[in-house]
Amino acid sequence: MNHKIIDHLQKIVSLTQEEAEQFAASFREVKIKKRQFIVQPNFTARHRNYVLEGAFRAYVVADEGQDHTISFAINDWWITDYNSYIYQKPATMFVVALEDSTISQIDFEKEQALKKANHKFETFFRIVAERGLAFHQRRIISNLTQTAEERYQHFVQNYPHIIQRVPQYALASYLGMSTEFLSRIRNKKVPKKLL
Amino acid sequence: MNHKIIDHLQKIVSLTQEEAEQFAASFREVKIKKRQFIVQPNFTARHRNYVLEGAFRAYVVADEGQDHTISFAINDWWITDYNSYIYQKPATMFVVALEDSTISQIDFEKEQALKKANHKFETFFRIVAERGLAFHQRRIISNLTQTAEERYQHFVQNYPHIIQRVPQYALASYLGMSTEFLSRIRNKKVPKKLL
DNA sequence: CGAATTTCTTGAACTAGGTCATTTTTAGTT
DNA sequence: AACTAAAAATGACCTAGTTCAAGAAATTCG
Repeated sequence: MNHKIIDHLQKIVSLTQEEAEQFAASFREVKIKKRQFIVQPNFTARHRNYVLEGAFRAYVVADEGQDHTISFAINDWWITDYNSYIYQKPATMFVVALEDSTISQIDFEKEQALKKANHKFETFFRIVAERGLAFHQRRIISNLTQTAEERYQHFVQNYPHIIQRVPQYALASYLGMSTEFLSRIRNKKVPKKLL
Repeated sequence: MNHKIIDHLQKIVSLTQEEAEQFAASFREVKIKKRQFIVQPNFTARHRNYVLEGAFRAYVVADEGQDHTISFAINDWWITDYNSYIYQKPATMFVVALEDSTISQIDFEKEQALKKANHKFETFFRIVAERGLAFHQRRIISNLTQTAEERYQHFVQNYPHIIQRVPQYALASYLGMSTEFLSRIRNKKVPKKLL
């Protein structure tokens, strides 16, 4: 039961059989339908969610109404509104299923209990946070240094499997450009200057 | 000795006298002159640095030569190239002192040893990483949803003390705009349309 | 299957912010 | 105090990416 999340855990820290079971027992498997929300603004995000199967998108809606994708998560990634989850304060993001999905979720209190109970679980969550931090820092660098087209090409190189599964408008807003502009990048393969 | 870093630590986890001393003993106080680098591209960042007094800037230099500020750190903040430090691979960033400064640094191996030795230290670094992650996520949201002027105003509101201490070109590149544009935002207080 | 809804594409006009070049101001250095 | 170097300001022009509008494809679902 819950073997995927245990595989993930074991790749980071090595555990006894009991420990693995204790960890898995704190999670609950939930099926989520396409277009269903698992996090919504003004409600506190009570879970950390591990995607077993499916795809999700986290986004915020700006004052003017356009939405901006903050992150994607497909199989074997974590997703939630971290500012809401770690500080247990109201969320500002939506997290929605892009496909019918299955997730494994732990709630905040149980996670705290796990970390308190066993040094290894603490280590696990520390490493997950550090990697997330490093990932976000790379993204900030990319946003600051690259053009829209470069960011897109970079994404294609690094996450070809995600491209197949997310709508283009969501990808465009993740990359910080308009849907129309991404469409042009993808289609207009003839450089303007060649005419 | 090293009381500032212990104060910081004690705000996050509570420790015995011995534990506090053990933690502090892994750090070394170093004086850094203005314009001196503590991290450079192609060298692996071997330390996590806590700023006791002074100011630093982390930045990357893009292909075309302009530099982009990734983060600032003044008193009581941490700074390093996290992608380099946590994975112990060559850095892509520079970290330079903006003033004559004093830092308290721990090296990678000692940090690993601390985390291994005591659950509380592991908890401390986990919390530091989580907060950093949440901070970066807020910055990504700000970059995606706000205009240059809004980002500047937001920064003024949240970090007025930092503004005083960093050069304007560094702030501009942190906020993702050109020096000239930030200069215009600051000075041209008369809206264009009023003429 | 066929209608309805979403998503994607394309053109044309527009603008936020960038680039370049020059000058002014500020801060270091001897 | 004078000299130098670095940082900030300002004007003129430019462009990457946006916005708006409307049609074409692709999905969804009864």
